[in-house]
Amino acid sequence: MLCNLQLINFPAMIPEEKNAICEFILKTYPMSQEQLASVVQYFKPKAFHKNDFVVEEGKICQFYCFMEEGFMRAYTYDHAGNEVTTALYSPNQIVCDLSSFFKQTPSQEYIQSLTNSRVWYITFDELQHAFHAMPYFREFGRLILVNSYTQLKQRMLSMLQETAEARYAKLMETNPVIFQKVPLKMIASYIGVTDTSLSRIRKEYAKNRAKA
Amino acid sequence: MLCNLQLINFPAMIPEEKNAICEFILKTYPMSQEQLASVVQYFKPKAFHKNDFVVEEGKICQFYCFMEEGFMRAYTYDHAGNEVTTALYSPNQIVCDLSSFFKQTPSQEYIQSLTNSRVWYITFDELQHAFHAMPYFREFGRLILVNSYTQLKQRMLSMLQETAEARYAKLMETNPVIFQKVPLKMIASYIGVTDTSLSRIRKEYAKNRAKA
DNA sequence: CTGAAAACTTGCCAAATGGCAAGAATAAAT
DNA sequence: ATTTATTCTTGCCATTTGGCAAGTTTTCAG
Repeated sequence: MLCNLQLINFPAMIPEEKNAICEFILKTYPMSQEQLASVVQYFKPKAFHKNDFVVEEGKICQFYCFMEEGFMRAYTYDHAGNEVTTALYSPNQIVCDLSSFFKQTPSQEYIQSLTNSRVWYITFDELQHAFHAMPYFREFGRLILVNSYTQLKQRMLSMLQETAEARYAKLMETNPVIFQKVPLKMIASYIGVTDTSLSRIRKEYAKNRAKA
Repeated sequence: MLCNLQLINFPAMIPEEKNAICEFILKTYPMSQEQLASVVQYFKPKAFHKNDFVVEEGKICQFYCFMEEGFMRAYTYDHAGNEVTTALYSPNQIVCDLSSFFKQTPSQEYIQSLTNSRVWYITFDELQHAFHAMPYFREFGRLILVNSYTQLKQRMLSMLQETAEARYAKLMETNPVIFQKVPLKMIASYIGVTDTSLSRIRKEYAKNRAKA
């Protein structure tokens, strides 16, 4: 759909395969077809295999990715050496360690692909260049940061005031696909409970749903 | 100190009273005296009285503040109508509801001054203008966002993997001044426990410190 | 200085969550 | 298809945190 007029409107020509990222950009920050084309041209395709890392602890995050297909998670280790899931990614999201990427400093965590996945990425130098040249790209970039911050704050609030079961229920209703792709253990630490507890919570939740 | 050469170096003239904000900017993103001067000129002084609001729920955050003196907190209400402290601010920090400010949308929370306080602020339109004109100001602004995000992530991690006592201890060591200015109840919800529990935790903590 | 309000502590008990270990179910590898 | 590893569930009990209410201390306005 996005590409109907491409052949007669050269400056805005966008390959069909970039439809998903285009939609995402427009949804985040509306702009003209010409602007969109100039932004989206920077993004290059890349595939990750299951278990590949987008970034590893101690290394600088090299990719600012829009994930079109696949599932990923970010994690780190606690004092006791247990993995703690810090983020879960499903399709049509930005996948990136924003701290590491924007400050070009070593990452504190791993981002790993849980399935084979396809992304569109841009490097730091390219992004800097593009931001400098295109105010609307800057605005888009800032909104991604602000939205990430807002979402994290929501999650924080959820940790502060909701019970583990409520957090589970919310994730279940918001993003049920996650549960088909991500092992319980990883979801548990993301929600902030042990896998044992989550197993019980899930049981309770199922029971309550059955009643209603 | 910063102002030694001002009289013979007009473009970089910065009033002495802006020393604190200048230091903060330079620490966040190093730049030349000329650049610093052009950035800092945008910030205007403002005072808040004890209990004044920087922003209220449902209103758009109008100020991007650097707080030079005072203490503030951000809070919202949970389902049961209890206040939940979402942030605590001490001097030499940016105080702003970043979501509301940058998206120019209604705030979800209150930011209230707990003491009389003095800030340097800039409005959204001014900030947009300044960001547009000055790449180094943009970089500074982006770093503020990234750093806020990073700090929130750290706090999130702390919620996920540390006990309430550990979170108390960390705050105690990191920012002890807070405890002289902010009632226990507010700190409790910030840490993610009830005031009753925090009272006990503090007792335990004191006992343990005494031993060591 | 005094009285009211707010903040803080503490005892008692309930609820939520964790830790460990064993067993069941599922997925992955050969 | 069989084996092996991983994931998930569950029972038992310990630990952490919460809720309520009473009592104490501190703060603050008049």
